[in-house]
Amino acid sequence: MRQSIEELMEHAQNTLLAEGVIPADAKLGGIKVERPKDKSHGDFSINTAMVLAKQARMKPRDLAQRLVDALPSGQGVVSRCEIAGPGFINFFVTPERLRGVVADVLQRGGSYGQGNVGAGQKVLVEFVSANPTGPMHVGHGRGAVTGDVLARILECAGYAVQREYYLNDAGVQVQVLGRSVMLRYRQLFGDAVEVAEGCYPGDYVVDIARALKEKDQDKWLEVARAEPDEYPREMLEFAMQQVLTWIKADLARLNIRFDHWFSEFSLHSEGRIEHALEVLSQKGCLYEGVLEPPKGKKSEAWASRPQLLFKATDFGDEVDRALRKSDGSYTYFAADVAYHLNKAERGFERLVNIWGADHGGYVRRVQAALGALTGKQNLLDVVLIQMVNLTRGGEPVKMSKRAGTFVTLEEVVEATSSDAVRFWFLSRGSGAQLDFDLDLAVAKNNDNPVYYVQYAHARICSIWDKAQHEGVALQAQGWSGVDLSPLGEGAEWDLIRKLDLFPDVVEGAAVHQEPHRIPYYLLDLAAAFHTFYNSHRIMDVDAGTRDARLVLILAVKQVIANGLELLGVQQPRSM
RNA sequence: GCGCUCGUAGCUCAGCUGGAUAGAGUACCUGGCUACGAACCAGGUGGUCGGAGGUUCGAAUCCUUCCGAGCGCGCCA
Repeated sequence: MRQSIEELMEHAQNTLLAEGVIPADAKLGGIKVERPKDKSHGDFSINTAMVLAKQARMKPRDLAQRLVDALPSGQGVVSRCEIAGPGFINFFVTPERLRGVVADVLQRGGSYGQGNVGAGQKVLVEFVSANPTGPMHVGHGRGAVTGDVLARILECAGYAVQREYYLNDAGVQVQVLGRSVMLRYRQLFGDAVEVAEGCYPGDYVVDIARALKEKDQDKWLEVARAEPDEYPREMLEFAMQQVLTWIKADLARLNIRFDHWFSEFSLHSEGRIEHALEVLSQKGCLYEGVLEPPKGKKSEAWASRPQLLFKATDFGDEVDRALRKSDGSYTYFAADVAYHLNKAERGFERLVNIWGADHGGYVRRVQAALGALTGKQNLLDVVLIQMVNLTRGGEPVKMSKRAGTFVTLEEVVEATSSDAVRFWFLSRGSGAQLDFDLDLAVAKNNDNPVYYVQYAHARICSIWDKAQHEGVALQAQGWSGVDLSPLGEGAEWDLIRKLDLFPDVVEGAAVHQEPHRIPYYLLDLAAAFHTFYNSHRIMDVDAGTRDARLVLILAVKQVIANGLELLGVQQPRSM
């Protein structure tokens, strides 16, 4: 429908271009078809006349008139158009075409909403990437759900998506985990040792130690008592695998899957970092140098050190970035450079990372590195997820890893449901902080809007069941034989227009990487349905109207189901 | 001090990337089931879109500058 309007306008525009009314070199940027909020402004409107008025040296409304005169006939889509306000051209779509939306939906079924802006482009979505050193907490959950849904949306919009988890299985936090496990391990053998400063205190560490003892008996006791700086890889891998088992269970509980798990350690062990630095070196982006101390920050401890640096400033970053520590080992950034180079080398044409907002200062340097390595700008988009503020009964819950008082994702999901948690995490834009109240979430009440949407779905199922029960001959598969012309009241048009909106919403959510648009749309659609339901009888009317309305709500059900599927939320037949 | 994300109804937030009279939920008030599911609906109260300038046909949206919040800021990951 939208496309038809665009084609009509393009035709009119070209006519005026040919006539010289619009100068040949006119800038056409900013022209767009949109759906007016106010119904009296038609189904679509376009701002061409306002954008081009100055360039054509005409009043906007006069130019609009010329455009309207040059419009080809509506071809069954447009019934009339009018000029309004400062120079909008408003289009009114024919009732026949509007009713056709219902058939479009039912014809395409589960694929209604799928589009092709992605054009098969290969996209890698990297998300969660929580350290394998402890259980997932609520904040990780938000990133997990956002990434998963964004991946689903991108798939729906025609991208070829892969989901990847970056496993931070190298670095000091892994040694800390090892040291923590070793302490607990010694306790199991009767050594009188306390949990040391800087170690992970959680009970899960004891579980790992027990499992280790079960498997290997006292094999590691000597190492544990020696307290080395670097623990044996075999033991570390075992500990991380235990944690990963829990992480994978958490993800499974939320119905989240990954295509690929990428190991940071492999970047070190397989020489990928050297490879990346080699590439940077060839491009002349490396040098040994000394960084300036940051201004304004307390810098008494500042000591200038020569380091291996990347010329990030040549690629839009503020300062150059260190790749090696003074002891010669690589920084985390160096590994990340290698990782992202590897992503590009695997043939991904677009990269999307879901990161916590505390990594916001890190975005530019990775983008700079990718720019230097590949010569491409804007290869990487980062969606920053703001913090989750946990409350219980309105009071903030302090989370401290040190005190061991964090609330795990498992606790929250078990106490509520995957559906409730998923929908809630998407009920805000990712740039806004999110309040999550444990008492409210556990209450399973209507404070979580997911029930509002699911209720609409269940209600429609219930109406259809009742219709079948009462002997209505119409079957769901028989929708195409139903005459839809009885549809024509305000609430029915509202519903149909919202159904038509769905593919645009999906596309917008994909292009702007804003998954929260889907739940907001579904709430809107569900509201339109509830309104319709309360103001119109479906069953106790003449058979023609009844069947037409049954088909209409069947289409509504389909779109709600498609939307909920995108969110990974169930579509209950009853509640 | 610098950077990033923000500031919209009492509270929590949308606002389709510059469009027409700024919208929901919640809270408060009123009304609607002998009824296809009331987990719902209808109506009402509630706004100098943080402040001030600027850009233009037109600004919550873009620019500048203040105010305020959160996060981050050389060998942590």
